Amino acid sequence: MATEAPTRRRAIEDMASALFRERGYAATSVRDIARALDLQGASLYAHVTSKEDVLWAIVDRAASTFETAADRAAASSRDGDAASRLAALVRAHVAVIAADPELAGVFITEWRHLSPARRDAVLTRRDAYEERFRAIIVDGMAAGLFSPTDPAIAATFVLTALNGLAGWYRPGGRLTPDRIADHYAELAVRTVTEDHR
Amino acid sequence: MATEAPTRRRAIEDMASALFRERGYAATSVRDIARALDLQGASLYAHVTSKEDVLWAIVDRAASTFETAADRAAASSRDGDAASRLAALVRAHVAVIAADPELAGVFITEWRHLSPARRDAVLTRRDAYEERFRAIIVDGMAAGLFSPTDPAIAATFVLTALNGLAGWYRPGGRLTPDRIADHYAELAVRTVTEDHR
DNA sequence: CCTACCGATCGGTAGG
DNA sequence: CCTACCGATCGGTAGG
Repeated sequence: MATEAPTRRRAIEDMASALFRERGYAATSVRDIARALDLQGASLYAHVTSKEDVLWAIVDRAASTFETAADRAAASSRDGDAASRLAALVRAHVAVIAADPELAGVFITEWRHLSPARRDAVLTRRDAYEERFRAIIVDGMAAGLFSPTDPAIAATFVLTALNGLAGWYRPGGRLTPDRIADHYAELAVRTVTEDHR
Repeated sequence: MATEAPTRRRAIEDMASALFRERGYAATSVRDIARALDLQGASLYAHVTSKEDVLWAIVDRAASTFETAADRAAASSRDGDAASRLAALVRAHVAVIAADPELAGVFITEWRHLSPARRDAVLTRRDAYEERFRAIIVDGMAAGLFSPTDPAIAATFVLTALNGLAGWYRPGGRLTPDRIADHYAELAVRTVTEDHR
């Protein structure tokens, strides 16, 4: 029972995630969030210091979730070849989106509404994250496993395709998260491997 | 000289495209658009009937541009195999984005701010557009040229990767539109072709 | 295309 | 967590 504050705060973030993803940050008012939680608009400010603060909390947590999942995928696939390491990274990314599409979706599309300093911080983290993809692609090319490609272009191509999942994934859809991960991992690996027919 | 009205209207749409893409539709005010054109906020209404009307004009024109480009690509690659038809479609899509990233970017990300009726109309057209990709993939699979894949998943994967270009393309960047089209066409075709090593 | 103006809503604060 | 309230800004209209 001593943990009412963090729970309340989290409920606000979760509701905000859902609304930000559905309508966008700028089109969602503080009163929209409050109303969805049966609160008065001004009452939200007992728990948060500003609207942007809520967005930042969501984006920061989402970024950490992606990073942690990628760390685990990298550790558990460390001894595999580049193809299996790329597949593990893709699977981790898909799993994070499927586990909380609202959180991931806001991170992917709404970070531009942050203040310049925070936006820069997010861009730096996003670039470091994309670098994981580039590094595996470079490794795979060096090992002769992947065909020669512009690694930056290939990494961006794959990562934007993965992020697109946050735009269309709905729980209970035709495919389970695991099946989607199967498909996406295969498509991503093929993207960097030559057609040898 | 008799063509002042359409030119003026178009200048408003172009400025709105740039601002909507940079900050998003909801975060851009009618006065922002007017100010960028050295007009008073209310003066815009001599040329447009509402803010949403401007968004609709942009989205509708962008959709038509993509459709026309895809029609031409389909016509000129009609006699090729599925791989060359997919490559032609990808090249057309990339060219439309590179020719006007603001227009394409607003179409891709801001259509959800349209009224429900217009949003539905856009969704229908987007689905028909994506169906072009699915149809080629199905054809290629039937011909044994493409490896067995879920066509809907593969089409979405490729199309979201292509649309991601609108998020990062900047004129005068490291690669010309043509080189980007080369890379994207190859990556897209690989995505649906098996690795036979 | 401008001035003047409208009601509504915005994010946020004061004070309990 | 509420009531009451703040100045600023929103999309849009009237009337020239």
